[in-house]
Amino acid sequence: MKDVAKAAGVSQPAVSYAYSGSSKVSASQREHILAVAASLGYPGPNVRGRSLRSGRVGAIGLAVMDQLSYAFDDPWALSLLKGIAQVNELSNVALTLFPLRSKKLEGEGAGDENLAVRGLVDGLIISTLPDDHPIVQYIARRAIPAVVIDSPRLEGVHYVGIDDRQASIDQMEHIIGLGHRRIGVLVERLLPDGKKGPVSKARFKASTEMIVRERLAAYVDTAQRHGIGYDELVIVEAGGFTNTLGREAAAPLLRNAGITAIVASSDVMALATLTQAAAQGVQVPEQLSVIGFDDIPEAGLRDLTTIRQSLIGKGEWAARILLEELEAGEPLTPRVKIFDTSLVARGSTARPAS
Amino acid sequence: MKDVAKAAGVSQPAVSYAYSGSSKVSASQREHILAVAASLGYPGPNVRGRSLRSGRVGAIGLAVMDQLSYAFDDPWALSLLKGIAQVNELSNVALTLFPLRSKKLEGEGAGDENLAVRGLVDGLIISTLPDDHPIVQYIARRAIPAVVIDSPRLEGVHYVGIDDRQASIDQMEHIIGLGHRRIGVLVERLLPDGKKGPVSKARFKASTEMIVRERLAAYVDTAQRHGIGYDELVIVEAGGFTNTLGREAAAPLLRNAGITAIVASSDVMALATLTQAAAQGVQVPEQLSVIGFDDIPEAGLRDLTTIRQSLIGKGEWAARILLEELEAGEPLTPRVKIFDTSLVARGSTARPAS
DNA sequence: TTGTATGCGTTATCAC
DNA sequence: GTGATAACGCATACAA
Repeated sequence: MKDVAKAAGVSQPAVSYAYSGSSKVSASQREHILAVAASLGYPGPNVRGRSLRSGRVGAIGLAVMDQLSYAFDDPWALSLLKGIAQVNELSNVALTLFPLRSKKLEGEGAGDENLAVRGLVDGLIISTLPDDHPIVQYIARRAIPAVVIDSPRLEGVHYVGIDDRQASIDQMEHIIGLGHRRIGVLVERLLPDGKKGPVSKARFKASTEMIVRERLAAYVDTAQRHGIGYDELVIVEAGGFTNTLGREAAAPLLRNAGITAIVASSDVMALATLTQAAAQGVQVPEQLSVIGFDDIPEAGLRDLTTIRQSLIGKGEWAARILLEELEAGEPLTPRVKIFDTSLVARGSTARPAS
Repeated sequence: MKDVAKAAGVSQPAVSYAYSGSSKVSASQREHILAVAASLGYPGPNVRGRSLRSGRVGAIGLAVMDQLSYAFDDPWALSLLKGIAQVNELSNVALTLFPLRSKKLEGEGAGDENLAVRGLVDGLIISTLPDDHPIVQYIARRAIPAVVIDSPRLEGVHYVGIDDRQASIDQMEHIIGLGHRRIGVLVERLLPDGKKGPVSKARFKASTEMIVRERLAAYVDTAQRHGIGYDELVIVEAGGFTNTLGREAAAPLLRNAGITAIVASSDVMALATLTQAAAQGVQVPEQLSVIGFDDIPEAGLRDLTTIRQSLIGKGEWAARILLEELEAGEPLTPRVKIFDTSLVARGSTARPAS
């Protein structure tokens, strides 16, 4: 910038003013300066220098759980991303993705979750945050503009979500209402420790994944209310969010001849169950009803009964609020948005056989 | 950092050394300093300050053509992204996405394409770059580590691609080999001006989109070699990369009763043609053969004959090279990688009826 | 091993 | 409308 100033015969701050469009420089001067800059091949104010002084980098961050590639594999995360991108592209900020590990790595005090907090981005969108994640403290302390999606409520942070409890009750009521009594429950994961298989009451209580825990709690309570005890439900944890883990977890449920319906805490799990059912020769819905959660695009194609929620809408809302706060330049009063959900009855659920 | 230093009873550089793991500070001191920092809630060195001094931000950029949301809508772009993310998550750098507008916005000398060049990221991956895009000069001048995918070759910049010319010849040979003579050609866009419809020879020559131009050139040459002139081909430009534009462009081709085959420059276009054919009651492959390009996941599901290329592989390679160069801290000698392609014959192509 | 001084490229506050 | 000057948070060369 100094070189540009020298070449244009003005002071260095004058060049800065020219770029920021300040009224402190005349229109003709501004044009002259910009022309000189262009001829010198100066690309414009350096983001690093600018951000150090101004406090803004020009990027918002999206914290992706565990692995970056999940965001592109999981239709759920992808829809969120689409929503965010739609809003984001209207503004002039970039979108920075980085992983947020659920387990803290030993000895890594300066780990990746801090990148965001340490100034990599101006604001932050986080979804499915575990209960006690350390990033929470940093956000609060640094007052980083942030919005959380489908996570525990955080004091003073914008929040987008749905009524997971009620939606899950709807799910279970639908299945019980059809007459099912022997019900399998397939959840993604209750703790980020990779464990899978049957879920003990203790593990259920110890769960740190708020969304899954809420849904499971609703399943259990609703079943209870209909006279089906915890031990009568067959609850299995997949240990993760992928199709493969879903199929593995579904397999034993499908071998359990007594079970006439499976309630899954996500469409990915439910669709994995459908795939596995086909592989094991179990007829849906004749022998087995399956219900999912989310209504991802593939659910419609495979005729899955599920709970619809607007994933794109959540992403949009989150990005909109975040950009609004950045635009304002000062903290907004925390907003809360709870999106509606609805049951979409399709062909994967029916009355039990006998 | 100064506060931490004061609280720990050391100098500010000592804290810096503690974080960088320099041997200039004793292990016990280091531990002490880090403990004090933690108790103070200091999250670690600020990225902005650090990057200004060290020249590294800890993020690589992906320039997305036109709109950010394209990257998540287009299966082609998504596969690329998956490949990049797979590699990226192994490293400790974030992935920053930003749009690269194909038309320069008037009066916006400090536009978004410069963000990357102005220090937002340490390195850059760009795909399907138009011929004369201004970012090229900036990259060259600033010597920003970059790798381009499916773009014009750039002097001194890493390159990943395929042999578009040969792959497109294979495509057209397959169709002509089946006996088709009246062939429709459906391309995405030749210039970023939003124009659509029949493609004049002049427009073909003026095309700035290297990939599409190469493919079209191969189609025309191959047809010529088999005695089919430019004017006998019915060439239509969709004006963009979306399914909707593809269907609109396919419609007139489908109404042209003489045409027995459509060669599309991407699977998105080819699949849009299949959808539109179904809508217009045209039977594939009985009345019409359709061939695509890319072999995106959906192509297999819809039995589309196409050219297979490893989209994920390209993304992986690009990210790997970029990270390697950043790791090295100095320019690598430019690498070039040309991935193989192969024809995948499925059910959407067959001999013409009569 | 530790502390001191300097500069990275900007922007904002002044006094002119 | 302009030109000095300080400060942003840090990393390194150098002196102690």
